[in-house]
Amino acid sequence: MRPGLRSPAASLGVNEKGGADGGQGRTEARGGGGLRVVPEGSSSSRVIVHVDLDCFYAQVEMISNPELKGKPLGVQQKYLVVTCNYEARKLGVKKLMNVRDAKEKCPQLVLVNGEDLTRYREMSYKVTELLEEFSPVVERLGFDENFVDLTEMVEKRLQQLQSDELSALTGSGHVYNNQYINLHDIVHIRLLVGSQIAAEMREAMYNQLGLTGCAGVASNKLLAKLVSGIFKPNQQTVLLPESSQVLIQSLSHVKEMPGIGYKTAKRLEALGISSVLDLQTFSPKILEKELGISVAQRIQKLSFGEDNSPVTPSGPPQSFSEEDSFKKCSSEVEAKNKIEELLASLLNRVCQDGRKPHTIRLIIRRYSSENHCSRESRQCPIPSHVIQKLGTGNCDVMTPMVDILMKLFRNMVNVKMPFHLTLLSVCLCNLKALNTAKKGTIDYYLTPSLSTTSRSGKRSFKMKDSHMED
DNA sequence: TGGGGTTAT
DNA sequence: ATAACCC
Repeated sequence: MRPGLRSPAASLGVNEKGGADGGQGRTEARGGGGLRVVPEGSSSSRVIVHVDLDCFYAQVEMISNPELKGKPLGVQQKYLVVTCNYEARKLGVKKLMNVRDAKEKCPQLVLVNGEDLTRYREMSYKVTELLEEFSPVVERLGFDENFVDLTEMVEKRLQQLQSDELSALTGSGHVYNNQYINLHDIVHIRLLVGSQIAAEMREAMYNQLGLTGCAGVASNKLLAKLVSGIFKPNQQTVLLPESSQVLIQSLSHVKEMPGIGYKTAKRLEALGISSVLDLQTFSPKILEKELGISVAQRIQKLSFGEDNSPVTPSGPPQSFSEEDSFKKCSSEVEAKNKIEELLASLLNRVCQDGRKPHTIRLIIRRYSSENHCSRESRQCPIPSHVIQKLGTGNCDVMTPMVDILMKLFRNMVNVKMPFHLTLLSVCLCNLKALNTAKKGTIDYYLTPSLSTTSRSGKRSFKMKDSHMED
């Protein structure tokens, strides 16, 4: 059963060649309502979809353990319920709710620990890869959201369309603001075809991965993202341009605009700007002086629903990191143990990825009553002889890397003085495809992993543990 | 507030 | 190295 998923997309795909205009151009709306042919590429209007999985971590947990289905479920990290399924939401549990409060609100709440992100990360990339099959231009936003630029795909489908099929064209899912659809308007047509593709994407996600989610289709990322959240869960919505202003004006505060975060919202508040209309009508010059030209111009355009930022293909990750938060870490030995644990997991991940990190970073958070958000970091290059050992089996790569990390640690923390940390994080970044050693060069033949070593599958890096018996 | 990510300065 | 943004 799939509540909320709309009827399958009208079949558009496999028609004979030709299309309405013989493939030489596109039909475009004219004032009088008729269709005319315009040259390729004359329209700059894009079709973007934002795909947003429903309570992603909870869905992954319910797939792992189907007995959880139907019960109110929360995913716990430390003392927080970071997300929960809709059964739990009906009973008053909210995202990022304290475990105490959640249990009080909902005593039957089932909690699973979600501090290890491995399965979520893996499922997340399966979703992105599935979407990339539709069109390669997919941008990830967190683990549970993706943007896809459908412009080209829509164009291709329109070229396959017979002119008599145009009059019968239907979209899929909801139309925002219940707006009237004008089939003589090429922009409407393109967005409707986008909504059909969005429906196919959600269908594929469900059939192949067992995941449900929402989608929003619009002419840019901002609007696609805003409109995807209108009907939830497991539904989709298309925004036609005439309703853009209704959508953005429906936001009750500028902080709800993606791109305006906590800091900027505070600064806007200080200028007396709280509504979207306030931001639209505020003096651009003064805004530029207060926020800098870059932020000012960008967010003021956002307030009009304008967003020309491209969908940037995410590709493989730029960095791998693991972190752990805790009440208190106040000794070097304690820190070293935690750092070793973080690093061991990271080395397994980076080993499976195949690329090699050239930079390592250590991040800490110090205890403090105020400003609890701030972190400090130190980074350094990974020595080339260590890089080469990465992924090459039995060599102990832990020891040199832990040594580096502890040097970074002592650079940040004066271990001769009392300290109190609440978070440690290790990040491997500056990932490079291989060795950069080119074939035929001296380096190539001097690089053991390139010509001689056979690549075996996964190996795991064990933490050395003196208490462990063989 | 967790355990991640990204880009800009 | 930090600060801002996103989830």
